[in-house]
Amino acid sequence: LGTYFVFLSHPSDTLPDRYPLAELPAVTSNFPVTCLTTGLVWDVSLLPSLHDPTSPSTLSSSQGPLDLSSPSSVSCSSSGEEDEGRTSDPPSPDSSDTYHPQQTSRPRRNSKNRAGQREDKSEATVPATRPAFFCKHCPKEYNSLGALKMHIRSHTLPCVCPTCGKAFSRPWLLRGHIRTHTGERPFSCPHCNRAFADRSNLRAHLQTHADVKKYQCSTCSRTFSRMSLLQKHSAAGCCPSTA
DNA sequence: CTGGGGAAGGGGCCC
DNA sequence: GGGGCCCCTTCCCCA
Repeated sequence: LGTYFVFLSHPSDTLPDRYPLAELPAVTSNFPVTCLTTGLVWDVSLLPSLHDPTSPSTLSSSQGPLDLSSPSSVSCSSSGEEDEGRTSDPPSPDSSDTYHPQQTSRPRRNSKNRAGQREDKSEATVPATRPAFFCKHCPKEYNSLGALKMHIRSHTLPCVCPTCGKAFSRPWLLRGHIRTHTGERPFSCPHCNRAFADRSNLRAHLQTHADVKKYQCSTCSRTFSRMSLLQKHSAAGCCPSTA
């Protein structure tokens, strides 16, 4: 009960070499769950976004305080809200508002452990290594100045689309956005004629071609291409004990 | 209601 | 330290 079985697809048998991006191995390693031979076991307690609307991942959604959808609000060069971030760089570290070296122990970097990404984002794991850098614009904390600077870019939004004026925190986000204007779709599905502007969207699309999709309901054994679909399914009542 | 696509955000790792 | 890229996740919308 309360457990999702996540089946691993076999990317190598469906994806040609010219689509290394479609390989998906990292996908499976990214889940903070126990890895089994044939799949991964989900527990709802490990899905903060399912039950905890206040989880960091939820808070950091696009529906933040900044109205990015409004072109009038994205003239980042004049974002009076973050004067210290008017350049392409975050505020200088000399700002006492953001620089709080409370502790000197260098936090672990989880070397090459992408699986830890979600954990780090959703849960403060080790109290002994509490983040020491605080964002002056929001309650977020980070364990390194670099991470904090990166985060602050989400407030300063230094990358502005020359076409529509929408602003983004990262250059590659802007590039992806520009594709929505140009129609460029560099990521093609090897199984059909579809092409995508975003690699992650192609990856999600590839699931639709999979015989056994990654996300399976532990109650009815239905599989879904997206965790969000499984969540919907669960919330709809198939798995009352988990909904 | 479900499945899927489009778009975007964010943190981590590598160079 | 910064940029680029990776990957996952989420939200919205539509068929």
